[in-house]
Order: sequence, then structure tokens, then C-alpha cells
Amino acid sequence: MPTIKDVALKAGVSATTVSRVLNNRGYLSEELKQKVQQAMDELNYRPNELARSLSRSKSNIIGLIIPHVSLPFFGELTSHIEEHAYREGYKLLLCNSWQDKQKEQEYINMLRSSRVDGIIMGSHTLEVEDYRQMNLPLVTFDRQISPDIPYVCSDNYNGGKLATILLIQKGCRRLAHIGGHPKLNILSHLRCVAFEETARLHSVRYVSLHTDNNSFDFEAYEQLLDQLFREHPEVDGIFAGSDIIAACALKACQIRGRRVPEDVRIIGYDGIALRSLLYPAISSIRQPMEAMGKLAVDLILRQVQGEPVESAYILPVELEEGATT
Amino acid sequence: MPTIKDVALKAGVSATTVSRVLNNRGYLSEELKQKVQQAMDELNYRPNELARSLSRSKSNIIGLIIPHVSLPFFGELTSHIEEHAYREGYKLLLCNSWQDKQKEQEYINMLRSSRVDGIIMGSHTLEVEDYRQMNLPLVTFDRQISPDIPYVCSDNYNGGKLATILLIQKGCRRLAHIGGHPKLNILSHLRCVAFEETARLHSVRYVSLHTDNNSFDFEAYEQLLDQLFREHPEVDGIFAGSDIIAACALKACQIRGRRVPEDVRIIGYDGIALRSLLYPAISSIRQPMEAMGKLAVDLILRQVQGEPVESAYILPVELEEGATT
DNA sequence: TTGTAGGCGTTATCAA
DNA sequence: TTGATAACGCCTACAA
Repeated sequence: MPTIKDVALKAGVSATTVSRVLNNRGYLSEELKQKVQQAMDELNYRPNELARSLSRSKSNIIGLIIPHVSLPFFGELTSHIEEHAYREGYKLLLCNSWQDKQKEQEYINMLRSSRVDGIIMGSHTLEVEDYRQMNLPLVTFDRQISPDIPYVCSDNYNGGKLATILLIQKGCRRLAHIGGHPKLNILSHLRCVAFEETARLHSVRYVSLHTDNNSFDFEAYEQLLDQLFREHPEVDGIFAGSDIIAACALKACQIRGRRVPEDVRIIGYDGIALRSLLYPAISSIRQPMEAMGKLAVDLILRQVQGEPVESAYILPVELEEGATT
Repeated sequence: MPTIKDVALKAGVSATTVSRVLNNRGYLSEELKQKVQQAMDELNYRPNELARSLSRSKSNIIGLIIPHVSLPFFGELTSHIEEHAYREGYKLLLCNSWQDKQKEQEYINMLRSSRVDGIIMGSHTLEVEDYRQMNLPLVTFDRQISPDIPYVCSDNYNGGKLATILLIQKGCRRLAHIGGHPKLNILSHLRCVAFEETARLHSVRYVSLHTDNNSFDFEAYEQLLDQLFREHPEVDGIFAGSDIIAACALKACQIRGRRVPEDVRIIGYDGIALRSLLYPAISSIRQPMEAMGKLAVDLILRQVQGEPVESAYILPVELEEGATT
């Protein structure tokens, strides 16, 4: 691979000059620019980003740690993050934590070694102190770690409220919420809190079930639904903590011959694109994934540039009614 | 951030020695190792991978270019690739090409600048020459570029055959195949070829429909299905080019009141995990995604190490019957 | 067994 | 307006 020196030699100038036209810095005669540019083209020269990064002590890489890209919500979020990062001249290093404490820690170490300019965390299994100590631009999703680490989330409370109100308005009298483990994700647990408060406010009976781990495991959801229909066969409205759970609920109803929405109404959360492939299409509370992804990237960049950031970014959700309510 | 020199100073040794314990090279007394290790721990030292990469001219980064991570098949594949890359000490730079020629080219340039050790291509919109010229360890999925660039794919032909035979065995007499654009992906088009040949062999009438772009667009699929049911209402067996298309087909049947599998039988391709969320669960030809991901990583590593590689790796598929056949 | 010196490819700081 | 020189942080001869 040709280096800056090769280009310099070919163009009959110094490496410094080549660097200057590369970065468009300082005063350069048009003639020189042309000459250098031509040499670069002829050699098919590509600046070595490793060397640049080392020299500038800035890698233009953002690390992304999420539970699993193949989960639709995280897949979509990742796409948006990648898209915006790329537009801003940043690259994305992808890490699937599998919600595993040790893996997450190893990835953080790895990303620090790689001198990423910041880390976007969609997975958080470690202690608050572990994150605070790492002294790197950080952004989290759905998790408040400390006032100086900004987090991005959808308006979980309002989303839970909207969903619950919709079910009640449609005439449901026995509600159920099925969600992930509450302890591990306090902010998205607000969906559940809103559900319970709204149900109580309207004097509607309800039950809340949660997985006991944070594994996003389809089978765990199916077991919960099994339990739900066994112990509470009278349930006629389900607010699922995610569209995936909602899909499980829909399937559980179909298996048991419960008509949706006639016998049981279902609404999910997230608004993933794949939702439209189901029949009937699932109603959902849509998170503004694109805006969230863009914001997360911007928050890293602002921190990199030493600009101040708020500690919380709560984005509005939108009720998207499908055919399950 | 502390450097190797800081560690050396603190441990009272030279930087070389620190480098040695870091890389566990050469002869070192236990005592020294301990001392250096302690200094590293106390300083919370992390070796700068940028500097290491520059010095060794090896970045331990693999670039992955795919159409879109949020497509379930690519999401799962990406997860496996990331997993195996990480195990081998490699990091993954993620690029979504959106099947866009220009974006793909820009990403390739970017990855070359980043001095990635190799590129795994799940997206290929450029000309064969463009790939051949880049002179970097490369692996492609479902695309044969040249004898010296290995490709990984599932046994597309056999998969198409298995699917078609199953439909015929179940009694289907009017078959349809719905797939992506045939020109852009010659290898996965073999699924279609096998479908047609098998149908002819069994004297079963069939029709093949394809999207006219390579966009993985849900709506395009829906339009095709619309066309299918309009022009060929007698179809009683559908072989879909992917599980996503199969899901669309299932939905199309449900919307039109066609019972599945009684009136129409459906089988997809890929074997994505989300398949199990549908009801009825979709039958599919399962690609060994984990093995394919691992293999792709291994093929990059072998090329990096100068080991020879074959030009084609065709992995066996498996028929996974759900409830739609 | 440990240390010194030079180089990896760029960029930044001075001079000229 | 351009060029020489010293970093950036690490690794690898070569010495000692």
C-alpha cells in the first residue's frame, strides 16, 4: 500500500504538503493541489486511518454495545445509528453483549483499547460505578446511570398510559401486562408502572407478569403467556412490553382459539417494521427509533467536542393502531 | 490515558519489557512479570490498539458489508459473525449498504482506509472487477466473483428442490415461486431454478414471480402476491425465496381468507428465528447461519495468514417443517 | 534476561 | 507558501 511518502515523491513535494492537501489545511496553490491529487489517484492512495487516528488521538469510531442485533428493535436502532454515524464520518464497531455481564465488561475493555471516541450502550448489566469510572463519552438507552451520562429513551410512561387507555376505551375489563425483568431496566419498567396506575385510575382489574431474567428469550415469553391464560383466562386485554412479546401473545391467542381483537385485544411497544408482516397487524406504541439513533450519535459527538449535554432525552411516542385492538 | 512508558516508569523497567509482558514474548522472570502487571493494574493501563495496529500493520478488524442489519436473516448472520470474530480476537466494523452501489463503494474505500484485515461481503452491487482489484482478503455470501475470492452459501439448489418436492408431495398441483431479483444474485437464484426444474420433472404447473429490484422491500412483495392471487388464483403451493416473503405470503392468504395449509401451502427459505413467532409457524429451508458466519470469519483469517482457501463453500440446508405445509 | 534505537504512517510545530 | 523535525504509542531488531 502506498504511503504519503510515495505520493510526495511522485508529486515532487514533501510529505507535509501532501498531508496539507489531504486535510485541505493551510495555503496551497491550485497547481500544487492538482499535482498532488494526480499523484494520489495514480497510486490509488488511501490515507492510513490508523496512523491518522494515532497522530490525532481520535479514531472516529463509535462503539455500540447492545444485547443482540438480531432482535428486531435493536437491529433497526443499529441501522439508524450506523447511518448517522457514517454521515458524520464515524465508523461503528458492533458488540453483542447477550446481556452477559462478563461479555459486556470485556467489550468495554476492548472498545477502550481500540480508542473509540465514545460508546453507545443499549445493554447495561454492570454496576453504575463501572460505567462512571470509564471516563469516555457515553450514551445509554433506557437507563439512567448518573447525571453526567446522558440517556435517550422514549416516553415510556406515556407510552404505557396510551396503550392502557386504548385497551380500556375499547372495552377491556381484565388487563394484563407482560414485560421483561423490571429490575434490570428501570426506565422501560415505567411502561408497566403507567399500565398499573392507569388501570387503577379507571378501576380496571389487572395483572402484571415479568420474565425473571433479562434474556429476550421467546420461550420465556411463551411460558408467561401460558401461565397467563391458565391463571387468568378472563383476561381480555394485553399490553405487551415489546412487539415481540405482542407477537407471542397473538400467537398464544390463535393457538387457543381466542379471537383477536374480539375476545382479546393486544397492543405492543416499539413499533418495529416487521410488525406489518403479522396478521392481524399488531397495534403498537411506536418509539422514534430513527430520531433516537441520530440523537445517540449526536450526543457522543457533542461530548467529543466538549459541548455540554443534558442528562435526559425523552422522546415522544406515537400510538399506531393496527388490527389487534 | 497512561502509555506503555508510564507503566515502564512505574515498574522501574524499560518500555520494551512492558511490551514483552504485554505480548508474553521472550524470557521474563516471574518477578518482573508480577511487577509490571501490578503497575498496569494500578494505572488501569490499556494498550493502545491503534498504535499496535499501526506498528504491526494489522488491525484485527473485519469489515462487514450487508444490505441491512435489520433484515432478520442478515441480523442473525451478523450476530454469528460478530461472535466468532470476537472469539478470534477480531472486531467488527458494520456497514449497511442498503443495496446501493455508491454506498457500497464508499464503504469499501472507508474499510480500506481503516486497514481492516478483510471484508465479508453480504452485499454485492458492484462489478466483478471492482472486487477483484481491491487486493484484500475477501469473502462473499451467495455470490461467485472469481476463483480466488471464496464464497459461502447454502445449498441453494438442493434447498429449492427440497421445498418444491415437499409441496408436491403434500398434493399441491399449481405451484408458485416468489423471489428477489434474479440477476443480482445468481447463486440464490438457484433456488428458483431448482423449483422450476423440479416442478417440470413432476409435471406440475408453476409460475415464478420476482421483484424487479433488489430492495428487500415488504411492499414489493405484497404487490407481487397481489398479482399472484389475481392472475393465478388457482395456486395451491408457494415456495418463497425467504422467510420474510413467506410471511408476506401467509398474510396475503389470511387476508384473502385462504386457509393455510388447507387451501394454500407455503414454505420459505432461511430458517430465521422469528419464524416461530408466526402462526401457523412457517415451514422453511434452514440455512446453517451459525456455520456460515463462522466459516466466513475463518476464511478471512486463513487468507490473512496466507493459507490457501477453496473457492466455494456450499453448506447443507435442512428442511424444517412448520405448520404451513 | 533486559535495554536501546529505529520505524509504522500521519499530523503539528516550527522555520525558512 | 513549503519543508524539516518531532511527536503519537507501540513493536521488533539488535545489543548488552
